[in-house]
Amino acid sequence: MFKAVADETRRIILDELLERDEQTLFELCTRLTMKHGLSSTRQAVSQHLEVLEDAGLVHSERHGRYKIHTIDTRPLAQIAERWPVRPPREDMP
Amino acid sequence: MFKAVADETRRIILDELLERDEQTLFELCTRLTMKHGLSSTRQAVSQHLEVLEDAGLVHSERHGRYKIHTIDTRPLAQIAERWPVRPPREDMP
DNA sequence: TTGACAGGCAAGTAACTACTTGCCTATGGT
DNA sequence: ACCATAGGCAAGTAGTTACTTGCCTGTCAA
Repeated sequence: MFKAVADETRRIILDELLERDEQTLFELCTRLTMKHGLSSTRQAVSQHLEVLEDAGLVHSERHGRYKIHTIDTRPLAQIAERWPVRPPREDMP
Repeated sequence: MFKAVADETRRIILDELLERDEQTLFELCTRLTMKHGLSSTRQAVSQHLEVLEDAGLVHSERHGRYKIHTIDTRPLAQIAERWPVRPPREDMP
C-alpha cells in the first residue's frame, strides 16, 4: 500500500477517481491524457490499477465488457494511525 | 515524501523515532538490529535517514560529534488531506 | 597529541519497477 | 455471423533504488 502511493502516476489516478468515481480503464486513460497531461499507454494504466487494487485502494467490478474501478481510501488511514501527526519536539526550520 | 515511506526499513526507523525521539545514527543502528531484527549497516541507515530528511519527515542537528535525529510527522498530513478517508461508494469485500 | 569513536563521501553491484511491444480473449452491436 | 471495442497476458528493456565496500574527516578523552 505504501509502495502503491509512491508513484506519481498512481497518485494522479487516485485524484481522478476521487473526482469521478467508477470509471473504466479507457475512461481513465482518456482523462489522464486530457486533463492531467499524462502520456500513459493503456497497458501502463492497467498495471497501475492492478497495483492499486492489490493495495486495497481500488476495487473493480466487471459489467459486461466494461470493468469499472472504485476508489477506497480507507487503507490510507493506517498511515495516520501508525504515525500520528503532531509537531516535532524542537523547533526545526 | 511518498517514496520515503515506501520502504519498510524507513517505516521502522519512523516507528523507532516515534517511540524514542532524538537518537544518534549509532543508537538507531543498535536499536534497529536489537529490537526490530534488522541487519542494516551503518551506511544503509545513514542513507535512509538522508531520504527521510529530504522528505521532511526527520530533522537533524549536530551536537559535537553526535548528530541527533528528530521525527516530524507533519508532512504525512498531506496524504489525509489529498485523499480524505471515507467508505467506498459500493460495498466491496 | 594520539587514538578511539561518530559520522561522511563515493563508486560499484544487484534487485526492483515502470513501461513498452506484440499478441490474445471476450463481449456486444449491427 | 462478423467485426469493432474493452480488456488481459507475458516477455523484454531501461531506469531507479537499496545496499555494500573502502576510505576519509572531524571530535573528544586520556
